[in-house]
Amino acid sequence: MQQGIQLILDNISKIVSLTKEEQDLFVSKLQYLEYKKKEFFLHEGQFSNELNFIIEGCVLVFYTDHTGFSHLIQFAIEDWWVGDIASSTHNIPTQLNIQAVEKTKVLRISKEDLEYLFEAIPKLERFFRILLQKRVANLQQRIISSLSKTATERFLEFRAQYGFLENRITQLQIASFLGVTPEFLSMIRRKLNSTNK
Amino acid sequence: MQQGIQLILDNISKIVSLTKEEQDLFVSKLQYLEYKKKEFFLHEGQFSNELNFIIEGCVLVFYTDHTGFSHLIQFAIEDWWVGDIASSTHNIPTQLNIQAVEKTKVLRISKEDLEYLFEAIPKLERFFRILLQKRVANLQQRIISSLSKTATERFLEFRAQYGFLENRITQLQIASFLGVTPEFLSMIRRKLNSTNK
DNA sequence: CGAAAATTTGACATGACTCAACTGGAGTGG
DNA sequence: CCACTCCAGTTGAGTCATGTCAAATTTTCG
Repeated sequence: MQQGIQLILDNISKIVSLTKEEQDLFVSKLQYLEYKKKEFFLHEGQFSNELNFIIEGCVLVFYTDHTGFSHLIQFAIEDWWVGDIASSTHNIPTQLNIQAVEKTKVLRISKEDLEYLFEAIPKLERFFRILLQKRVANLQQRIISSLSKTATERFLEFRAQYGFLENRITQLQIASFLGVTPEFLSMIRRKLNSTNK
Repeated sequence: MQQGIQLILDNISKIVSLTKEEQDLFVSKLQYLEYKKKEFFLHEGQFSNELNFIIEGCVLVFYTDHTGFSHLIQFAIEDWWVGDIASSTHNIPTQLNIQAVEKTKVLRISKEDLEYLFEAIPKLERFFRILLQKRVANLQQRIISSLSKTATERFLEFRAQYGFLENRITQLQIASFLGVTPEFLSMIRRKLNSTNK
């Protein structure tokens, strides 16, 4: 866990700088947790009241539609933040599932503690404001891609941006992220190999 | 303009409450602007350093791809905030265009002033943090729809959520928002009418 | 090693796009 | 107030991208 604390403080200090006291206060609110492979952080229908910082491992955030198909909204690996903002902002049960795909270690902070910390340390609120701005930019980019690009182009974009994930998650999950069937993704890969290899 | 000031203060007070002095300071940084129908707030390639609050009118935010097609990312009407977060967060030229579709009145605040205000009035930073959370929730929902729904379903969802816009913007723009061709949207509408009327 | 899951393949079906032609307002200028 | 143009919207035929289903193959992992 100790190295996790260092990781999270470094993560924050890339954007705002906290004093020693502020860091200690912040750290005092963190809870350390481990999840086994395939274990769930959050199931749809629950209320989400936490924010998680991944120290080690990898998690998927996905939505299951009425026909039972899963759609991958987001993934997160070490040094990333993950939570269901919609559920905790609006106080509604979540539509999302968050699941570990590997053994995963996280630091968790509750919504109440976070609100308390925002009062006590305004710089922390700034940190999350900036994090959210980046997330908005990222989601917007994804919408642009889904509106203007073909599946093959989206796959190449995925590789360029998240290539380091290609052997940590399955083709099925990549397909679900891109919004295509696994069969079709398989065909895309075959074509790319024969053309480009 | 006077009624615009009231509108923006009311908009903020739904989430945080400012003192009279804070309100005055905030208001002192606002710039009032009017745009004619079809006029641009922002052209792709420019740097975006402002945030706009619409007092009256309607604007579209769109992306133009390499083949010259436009894709509608977002629209905004009175009582909404609009700007290019990606460009101003990362200090990069924008990929987006923002254009008035009607005569539009806005209150604008520069990035510098906003940063100054965040220091002076932490509650204001909270306000924008919460606004961003809502935006993230909204964008995420749109991604869920684009991954899991058919064009017809997305059109019905658009109507349910943004029906009040249906006669302020064109079919072409709606098609571009949904990510389909105007021809195909026309067919969807015809089918819905014959089935459901 | 063997079972279950992931990936691939191929035949066929369909949602959505392209292109070209047509229709019907909404300006605009004379 | 008419004639003209222009652009949004519609239609239809043909095509392409992507999905469905079922089966074969490979990989993973207990």
